[in-house]
Amino acid sequence: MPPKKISIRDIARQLGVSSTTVSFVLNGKQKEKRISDKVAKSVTDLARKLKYEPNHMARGLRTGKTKTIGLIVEDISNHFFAHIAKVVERRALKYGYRVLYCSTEDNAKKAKELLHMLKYRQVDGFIITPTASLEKEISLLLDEHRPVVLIDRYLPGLPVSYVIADNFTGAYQAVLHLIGEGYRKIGFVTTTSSQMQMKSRFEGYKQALSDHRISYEPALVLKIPFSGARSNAPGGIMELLNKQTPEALFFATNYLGICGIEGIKKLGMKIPSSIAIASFDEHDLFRLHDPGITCIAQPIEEIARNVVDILVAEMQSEKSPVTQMILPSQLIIRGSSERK
Amino acid sequence: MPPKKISIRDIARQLGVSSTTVSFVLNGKQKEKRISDKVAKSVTDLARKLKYEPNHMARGLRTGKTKTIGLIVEDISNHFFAHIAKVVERRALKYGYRVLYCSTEDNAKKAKELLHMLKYRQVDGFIITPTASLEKEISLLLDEHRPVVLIDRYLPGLPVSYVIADNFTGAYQAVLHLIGEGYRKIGFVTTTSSQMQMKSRFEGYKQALSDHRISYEPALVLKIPFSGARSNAPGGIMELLNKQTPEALFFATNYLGICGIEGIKKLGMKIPSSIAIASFDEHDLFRLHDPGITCIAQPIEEIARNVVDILVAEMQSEKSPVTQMILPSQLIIRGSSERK
DNA sequence: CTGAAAGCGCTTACAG
DNA sequence: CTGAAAGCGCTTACAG
Repeated sequence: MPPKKISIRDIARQLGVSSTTVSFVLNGKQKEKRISDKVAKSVTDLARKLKYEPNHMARGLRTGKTKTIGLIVEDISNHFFAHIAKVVERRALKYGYRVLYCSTEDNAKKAKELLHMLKYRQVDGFIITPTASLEKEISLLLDEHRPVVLIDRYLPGLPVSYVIADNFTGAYQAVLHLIGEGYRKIGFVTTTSSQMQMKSRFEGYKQALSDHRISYEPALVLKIPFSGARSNAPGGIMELLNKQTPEALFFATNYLGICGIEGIKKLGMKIPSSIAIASFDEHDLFRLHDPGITCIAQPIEEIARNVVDILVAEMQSEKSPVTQMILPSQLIIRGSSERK
Repeated sequence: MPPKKISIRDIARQLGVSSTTVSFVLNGKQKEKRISDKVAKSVTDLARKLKYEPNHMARGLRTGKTKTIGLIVEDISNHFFAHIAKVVERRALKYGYRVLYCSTEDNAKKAKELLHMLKYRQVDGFIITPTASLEKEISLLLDEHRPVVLIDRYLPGLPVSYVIADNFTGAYQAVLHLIGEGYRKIGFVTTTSSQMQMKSRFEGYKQALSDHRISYEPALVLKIPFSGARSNAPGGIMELLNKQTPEALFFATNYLGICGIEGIKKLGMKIPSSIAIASFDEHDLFRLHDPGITCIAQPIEEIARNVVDILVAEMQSEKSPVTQMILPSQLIIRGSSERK
């Protein structure tokens, strides 16, 4: 007995009016279509009484709209993206949109499949954390005039909206802070990916060094692939520490920072006395670790709110203006970077 | 120029056959409907060439199926639920289902709205982390023969499938371990909610005490509301520590454990020398904190895999057998509970 | 102020 | 072995 679904026709028949009229009233077009108050009231009353629910599929088929946003993140189980997702969901709901989430795991093939899936599902708009080599697919979306906003990183050269944190300045500030504490031999742990957010963080690191006449040492930079990072990174970091004996390390993402702490712990080294550290992103671990971990906190709420607002604006207007927004990150100084 | 969508009729016309035939072939019913190989091949070839994509809405309208699962968690930004979501998504995809996530924030009103929303969206099945007083709505789903599987907690008395961790035994083991280390004045920090998973953990705590002739002290139990926990819990825990001076604390969830560490830190107390602790759930912070935090790890992968398998089975069979599964948790002993 | 009718793109019982 | 036709539940241009 799957629900005795009430349709517009049921209401129309019971009231002796046409389904057109019912549809108009139920869609708030009473004024516009000049339906009499009396008829309108009888329709809304009966609809309420019968607990009428529009059929989403039928409406979608007819209008081509699904009132659904596709959100493609890198990894929903990562603190940063999980928070983004939560705020996006809440914000989208305000505009009457639902969110279909998925994770790329930083895998271009998976990203393409997800994009395809979301198109097939006919989402009205896309929020995408792009992987590498996704330019063609994104261009295609733009050609088709589908609303798209990128998040966390952008694809240089593509005329597409995005909302990101100021990765360059964030990294620059963190490294500047380490230099200010007196460290000079500063290592950088990042991913193998050449995505923009990573590039900018890398540039910020190098710029801070060069602004203080510290020569850039490629041997102090460790690049770790996303896939398998959780298991491989701690070992790689241990090796870096042993071979290069840096005084301080800056980690380009929260999970790299977490892996770094793990590696440092395994070596029995002390933070900050034997190695000072700082990381991109905020995390409970960074906040409550002893000592606290200095970090660059991204404005998660602000990013998520803006990304939804921009997307909704694009979905509502015909011509989509391109909005590119870079939000400031915040340096949070804690014990892990103190000069002892 | 939103995509020049190819429909079944386009293919049929170009080939001079009926859309019926095209539909049969594309749905793999060639044999069953005895379509000639020649026709079938021409259809599949042309469909590929034109990059035919079925219209999801039209199919859904016709069949009443959306190939979508609704997943209602408590809080997608919580480590436990974020991981569950990730595994559920991956597993569901194997069966050709997409997942629509949402968070209740442990708010019954929001949960009801979400349920309503998902029904309206016509998801084919539901995975639900129920809030309090959701019995009526869940019963209704069952009456309508909608596939439902609960997760993390169940609703006593309702004939509905669920997959949960063995909360009682998990808590029992943790407290037993604390007792084994020589602690006797053991506090318990839980939520105000009377949901089953919390009840079971509470029972496990009490049982372990009573099995060792330690009298249960209500003053050692602190109950914190979910909403605002992040800001209120640390203070409450500090008060408990100051007033009752327990030797050890057991936290009923990961976020309570995290708040506990924060409170302990603020008081300048040392773990485990001034207060020993253990917590339900695993977390990066627990793993890498110094000392490590003893915890009860739930079998997240297993829970998520089973919940999808059970739901898919229910969606595929007419009569839904009720499957209730309780999976063992694992005690991970770390420095935070050591007797010094 | 209101209605008859077409059509969105599928699936499927029925007929031959 | 294949097709004509109905219908899922809406929305909307058109007509009056």
